[in-house]
Amino acid sequence: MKGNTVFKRSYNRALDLLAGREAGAALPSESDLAQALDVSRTTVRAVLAALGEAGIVARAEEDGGPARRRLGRRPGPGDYFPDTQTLSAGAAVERRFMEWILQGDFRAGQLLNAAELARQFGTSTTTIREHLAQFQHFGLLERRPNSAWLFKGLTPEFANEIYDVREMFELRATRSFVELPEESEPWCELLAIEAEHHALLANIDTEYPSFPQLDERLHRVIHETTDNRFIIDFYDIISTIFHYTYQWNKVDEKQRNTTALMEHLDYIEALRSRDQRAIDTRCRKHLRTARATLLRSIADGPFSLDTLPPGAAS
Amino acid sequence: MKGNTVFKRSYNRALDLLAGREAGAALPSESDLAQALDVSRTTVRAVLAALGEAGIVARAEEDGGPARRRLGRRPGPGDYFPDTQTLSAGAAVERRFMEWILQGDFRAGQLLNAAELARQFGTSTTTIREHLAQFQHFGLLERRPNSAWLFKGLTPEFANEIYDVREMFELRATRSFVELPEESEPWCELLAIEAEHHALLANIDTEYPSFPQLDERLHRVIHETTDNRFIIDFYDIISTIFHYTYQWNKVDEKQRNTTALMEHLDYIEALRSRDQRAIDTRCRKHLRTARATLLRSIADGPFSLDTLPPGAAS
DNA sequence: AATCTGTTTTTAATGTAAAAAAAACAGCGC
DNA sequence: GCGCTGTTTTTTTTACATTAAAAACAGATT
Repeated sequence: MKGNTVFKRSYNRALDLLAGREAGAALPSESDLAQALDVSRTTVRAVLAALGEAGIVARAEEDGGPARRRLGRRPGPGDYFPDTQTLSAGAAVERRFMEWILQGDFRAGQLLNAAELARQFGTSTTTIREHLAQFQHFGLLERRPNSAWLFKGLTPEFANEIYDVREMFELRATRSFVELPEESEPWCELLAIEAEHHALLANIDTEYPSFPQLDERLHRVIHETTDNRFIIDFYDIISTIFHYTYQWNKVDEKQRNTTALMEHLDYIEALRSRDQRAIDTRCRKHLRTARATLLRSIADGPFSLDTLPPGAAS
Repeated sequence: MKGNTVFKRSYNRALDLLAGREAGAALPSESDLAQALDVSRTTVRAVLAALGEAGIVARAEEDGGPARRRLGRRPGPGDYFPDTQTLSAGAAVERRFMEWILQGDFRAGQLLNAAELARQFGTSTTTIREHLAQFQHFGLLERRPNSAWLFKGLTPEFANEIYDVREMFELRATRSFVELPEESEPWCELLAIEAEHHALLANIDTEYPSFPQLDERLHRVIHETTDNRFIIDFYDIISTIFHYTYQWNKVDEKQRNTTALMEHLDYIEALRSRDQRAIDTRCRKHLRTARATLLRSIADGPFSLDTLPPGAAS
């Protein structure tokens, strides 16, 4: 009735924590583990019990005192739960739904029904309903009361609408960003991000796949200085959309990432100059490129799981 | 297991439709009624059956032919279901939740739990969960996974954040609005709205309570010209927030509405001049007033259901 | 007193079931 | 063939049940 994904995820993370220790070493207290794994002590106890079953932790029965736990054997790769089982039912629905969209399994204007999706995704209608509501927020679905859901499509209109708002919000965010003092936390983060840009460019041939994570950090640190929940929420939407499109659209990836890195450096330079005019120019230029990339992805879609050979783009 | 609010609402609306007819008149076909009431024929049939029970429609048993329905007696006020029963469980939760917020039953930072709310609101946790998610979208709630909901409060910060975004969006919307030709649908609507402003001002002493509906029409027609789902969605949030605050904050209502009407007329004049500079000035001025009104309401809160006597404001 | 573990109580996540509403199907009269 | 009503099938809405996880409680040891 309720999945135990929290348990499985915690179990795997506990194995990671224990991997570095010698056999026979005493374990941290339940409370400390709970804090380290970011779950309740109840879950920690379930994990420890399972680790006991697996022979990974043993209990030293000291007379009188509380039974301290010790590491029985080093955990191996076979001890882990498969990753597929560590996603909550809800998160799994989100992921699979996004995959279906990107692979073109739904057409724009198509009506989706919850019962059918529940069957296809192997969950209950309750879970489906709860999480389809999220995509309504994304502007990808529209709910028809007492009827089906309308898939509005990952269309060029969608890309343009999301980018029109993004541009307004990001330009506004630069205003609050440049007002912060040099020593403030976001500025330190900006400098760190800039350094990582140089490091990534130096090894672009092998490291280019780590660009998205850097992109996320840069734009997020800027957006978060607004302290405006609506702007930050909206960036969460953008972030999710990108997370998935980045994963599916592999065409020209290295070239695209290199261009974006250079534009980022120009943008960062403008921010450091605190010259509003320059900031607007560089920000707009970068967002224009990013918008074109998304539009291109959509036009080329449906996306493919296979990485196409270089030069295969239309 | 499922409320029959659609049935009750349709029943009441059917009574309205029938009220104007003579006893003995033939009824429209089931399909026509379904279309008129905007529900399925299944519901229409249930309504007709209930109307039959109540003696409001009678079936003329014509030999051979299909049994035509006729109006048995004119419906009276006692035939209606009470309005409280015509809201879907979900809509009822939204309404009650908003009432609780406005009356100060929740404090900012308070943790809410679904089970408790379900008990208080008299519904199931399923319904509560589904609809609390909406308020997350509003920025009023934050969901803690595997834990409670955090009420973030109808605070001055909330008002300022929502108005900062509103200002960006509405100014942007005026850009698309002024690009439309004079004969376009939104412009016709604008002229109609302007005329209604004058009409309302002429009878302000008695008509001022109908201002909110006019306010909604004006701002919505402007926002909708953007054709941007994110901007329009955001206006839906604003609209809901206002719908409830208008209902609860009755202090100085006539004066506030009069001021807003005058500002609207200035704003409309600027739009008609299509002078972007003037539009920005008037729009900003009006939104500044509206923001101050909301801030004042929040500062004075919790709101009261009683209309305070004139001059009782702090 | 603080910290640890064992136990009990609550609450959230999620599947299941039942009723209401929608949609599809079928026959009839014109 | 078209529109109408009667019937059957699907699907949505909503309550409820069950399990995982969190939180509160309680002794025991240092």
